[in-house]
Amino acid sequence: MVTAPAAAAAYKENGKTADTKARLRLWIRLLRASRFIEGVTRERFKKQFNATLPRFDVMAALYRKPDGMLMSEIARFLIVSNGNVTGIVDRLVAEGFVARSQRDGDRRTSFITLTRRGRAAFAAMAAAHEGWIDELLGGVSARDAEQLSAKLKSFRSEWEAEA
Amino acid sequence: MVTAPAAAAAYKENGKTADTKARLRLWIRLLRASRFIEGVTRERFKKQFNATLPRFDVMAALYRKPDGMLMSEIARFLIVSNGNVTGIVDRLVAEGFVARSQRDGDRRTSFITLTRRGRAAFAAMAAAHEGWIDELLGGVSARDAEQLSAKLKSFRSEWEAEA
DNA sequence: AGTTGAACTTTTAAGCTTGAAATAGTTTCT
DNA sequence: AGAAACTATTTCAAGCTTAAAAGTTCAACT
Repeated sequence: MVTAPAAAAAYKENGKTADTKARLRLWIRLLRASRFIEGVTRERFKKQFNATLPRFDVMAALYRKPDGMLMSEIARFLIVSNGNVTGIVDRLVAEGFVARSQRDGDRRTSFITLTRRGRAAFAAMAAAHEGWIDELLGGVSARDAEQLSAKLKSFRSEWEAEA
Repeated sequence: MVTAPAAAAAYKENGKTADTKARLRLWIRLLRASRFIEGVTRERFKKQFNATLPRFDVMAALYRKPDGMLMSEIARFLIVSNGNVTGIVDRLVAEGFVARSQRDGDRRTSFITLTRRGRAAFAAMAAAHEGWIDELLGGVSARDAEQLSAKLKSFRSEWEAEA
């Protein structure tokens, strides 16, 4: 009888280890897939639009919000630091794709909006981007894609809630 | 009858669009999940080991190959550029975790190996890292993890073959 | 031996990224 | 009103990242 707890512990220990390994493997594959796709899209953005992924991401965030976004809203949405967004927006402003303006009578904040030119540039890039992803993920059926999406979403929302 | 091809085209067109959207959504979720996990692990590596993700990645690559690796082998394995690896290895050498040495009488190449100290440091980091991933992906069952891994793997190998 | 081309690595310039410190503006409390 | 606390953004230093150019070494051919 003395061995029972030990056996149970060993079983649990093994179970935990096996699960842990499966999750670790999943993480490694997830990361490699992301890096691969990011690499391909970065290269194509550069070659075809002389653009970068981060700039595209910021424009995508702004495209959804015609009224504009705060710097900090962009940062939170993209899961990046505030300081990071400053530099990217600086360059987008220099290219004439976005504009900074004040609102709400609060002089701390700056409202960022896509310019007309920015909106047009984004539309072209987004169409190309969608095609690249469709091509890269072509081997994934729509059904699988939806299942995977759902799992990833639930994983994230669990964490969002706690964090 | 004239409408048949048009209807088919429209159907196909719609089908393609729906699939495309599903894949795009998958990609966005994939990216967000990766970024989130990367963010958490980067922060913990910094705080608990004063280390970075890229340095950990290089050490992980070397850990599997006690005989050492070429700079270009490391770069290929990690899906990063050669020049990138140069800087990371420089810093790892400065910290005493890896060593450069010549081999094969080929003075162009440099064999990188983990030092005894590097091996010990990596073992500690890897154990912690495994725990973090297990914690972060705790909501994913082992069964789901294996299914997802398998899908991601097959997606990658399709592309590897072509590229 | 000399040249040519390929292989391996490093350097460089530009940009992305973070966390922390600095700035500036707003709100709350006394 | 004045001080303290909080909010929003920018600046800074360090490090990561890429593509392209430059440097070094080797192999093969003449």
